[in-house]
Amino acid sequence: MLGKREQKRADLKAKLLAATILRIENDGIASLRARDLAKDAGCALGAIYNIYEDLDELIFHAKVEIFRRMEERLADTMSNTHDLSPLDQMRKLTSSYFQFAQDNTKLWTALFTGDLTDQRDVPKWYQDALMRLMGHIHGPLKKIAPNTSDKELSLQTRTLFSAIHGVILLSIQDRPSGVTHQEVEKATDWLLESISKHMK
Amino acid sequence: MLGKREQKRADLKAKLLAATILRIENDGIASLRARDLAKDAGCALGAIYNIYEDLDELIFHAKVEIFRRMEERLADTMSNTHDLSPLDQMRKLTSSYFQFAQDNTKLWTALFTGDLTDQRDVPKWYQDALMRLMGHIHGPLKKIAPNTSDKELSLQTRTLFSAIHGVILLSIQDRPSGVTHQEVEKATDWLLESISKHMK
DNA sequence: TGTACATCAGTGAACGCGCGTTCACTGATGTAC
DNA sequence: TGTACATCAGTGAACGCGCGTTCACTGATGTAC
Repeated sequence: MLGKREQKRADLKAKLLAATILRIENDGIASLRARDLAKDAGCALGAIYNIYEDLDELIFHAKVEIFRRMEERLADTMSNTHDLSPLDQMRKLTSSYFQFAQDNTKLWTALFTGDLTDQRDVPKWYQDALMRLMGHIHGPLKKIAPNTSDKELSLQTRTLFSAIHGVILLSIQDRPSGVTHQEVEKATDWLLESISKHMK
Repeated sequence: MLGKREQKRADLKAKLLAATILRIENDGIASLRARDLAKDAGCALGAIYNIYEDLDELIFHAKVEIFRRMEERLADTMSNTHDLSPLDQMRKLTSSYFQFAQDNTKLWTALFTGDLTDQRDVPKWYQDALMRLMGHIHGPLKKIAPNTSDKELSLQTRTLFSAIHGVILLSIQDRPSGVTHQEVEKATDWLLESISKHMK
């Protein structure tokens, strides 16, 4: 069992992280303020700096947690889909990705804000999580065209992800050059069908 | 002819705009500082506010100019391409779009930074420019599938733009989930071919 | 268990800096005659 | 053309605010005996 010190420290750490994510979802990552977080977490301003090196480190941990939540949701969606066609699997993944973005607009946006190079340690977990995400696309593509080389397939996987991400991004940002929220499913379906037909 | 006052005013206005664009390309739009711009343009800090309402207005005009340059380049690329196949036309547009993004990374990035709603007047020129840009895609698609309804075609145009934009965006941002600069052409070709084949 | 001391998290006022914007003043340009 | 006055752009020090971070102090928790 943890001592009271470590317990309280862990509690506050969790409270700060939760407060950060809540603030990001409500106001966007650009509006984060140390004073707000301290107030939300019920601690003094200085307490933040006992637990985290600086605000950037806290924000970094928040991004990790957001990414983890998204990945969890996608993995959940894709479990027990072995009986679906490759096309339907990709449809499901796309739909889940869009749902997450729509349900958590500002969290999702925060994931893609700022350089990756501004992060601390080019973390292993990120590479792993990304691999799992890409695997959800790679698998179905491989089933559609089993003879494609690994290199080719890797390129196609990233291309398809980028394309669908682009459709969802411009839609979420309400750009006139993008598609409306209502159109996203039709748009991504059209892309997925085109590509799967082309690969056969 | 302009009086000396108006002449100098116009000169300074142009100098400030040029300085802004130069700074954006070198340091990124987030690093713009009023003091730097005044120094670059050879005027006092306060002079900026004689000409522009505030920094946001100056930045807004810079964005307009950047968009104008991009559109000019795309229109230039697409002039005299009537003899090309629709697929080749779209290839050319994509290539030119990517080139612009690659040659002017931070200018291009600046175009997609910040809300559109933070802008002043939802400007008509923007709608017009966007229409022309979309027209470069809409035209070829219409040739490939002349019987598609306008509504459908509009959706496909925006979808295709979003997809290609996504590929280029993640590439420019060096995301591991995107494709490398070397792969962009292959990636977008693959998308364009899939889609044009699918539409026939 | 109790006591004395040590450690370390919590506190929040204060620091320091950056930066957009203002404003009283100066001097160049424009106008009237 | 020249003179007197009016106008307005140019100047840059100063203002004001926001905000991340620090630090001397307090008090709770841990440890030794």
